[in-house]
Amino acid sequence: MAEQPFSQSSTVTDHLSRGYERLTQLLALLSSSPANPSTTAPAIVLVDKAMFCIAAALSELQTTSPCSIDSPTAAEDSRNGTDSKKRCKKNVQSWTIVTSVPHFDGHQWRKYGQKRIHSSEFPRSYYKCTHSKDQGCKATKTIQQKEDKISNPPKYVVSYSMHHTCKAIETHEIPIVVDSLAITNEHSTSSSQVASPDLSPVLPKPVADIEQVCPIMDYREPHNEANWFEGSGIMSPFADSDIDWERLMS
DNA sequence: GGGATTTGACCAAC
DNA sequence: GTTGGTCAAATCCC
Repeated sequence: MAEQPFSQSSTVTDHLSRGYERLTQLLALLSSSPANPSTTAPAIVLVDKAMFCIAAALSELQTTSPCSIDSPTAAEDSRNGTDSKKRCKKNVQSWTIVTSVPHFDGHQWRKYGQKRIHSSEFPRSYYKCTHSKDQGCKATKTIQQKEDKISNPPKYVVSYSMHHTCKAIETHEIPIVVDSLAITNEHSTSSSQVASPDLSPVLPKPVADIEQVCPIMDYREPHNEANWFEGSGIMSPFADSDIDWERLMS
């Protein structure tokens, strides 16, 4: 894909979106790296902060033209008594990215709905932060596969609303790797209750939060070693996907 | 049994 | 009236 100059806001958004996606992938690499945690953890924090900044920028750009980007989830404003089912989110932080790894963004999500969208071949899945109940985190996201059949791996439009306010639960349990297989692996139906072909949830277990800005998942020491790169020294949650890592790195 | 997902119904925005 | 977002009961899986 040829890089283009920033000629218009949509292009800026596109670049930011791709930057965000690549940061998620970098986060995956950092998180899965067996390198010294004392250096990896601060790097993860920095990446997460960078993602936060890009998300804020995307939010700023995209809120200038509300509903222009396939308006996603409704904000959860029920606490203050306002409408909780606004189709077009006004005054709500939201941003949209296009990615091939829609599930891996370092947070835990719980699926709460799925709908077929008019004039769209693929259903849209709705996710809330896992901590929406226990910590009142208002972050939500929707995932919908793009109708771009030539894309390999398939691309997904991921729309986020609200930043996370939750903190990862402190635990000493060994975290697990994100199962990104479902994203690109032929719409596997082997996992539990996969009705939607491609949007099966991916829920890493929480680990100790590294910083307060945003909780960060730690994916070191996966429970499924078969998914990890062998010989490269890098454990990747995308190992079974069709992601062209060399191209991504270019 | 508990937690996560599915799915139809309900409701608000358009 | 149509469409999209959320809820909640039913269901499934570990």
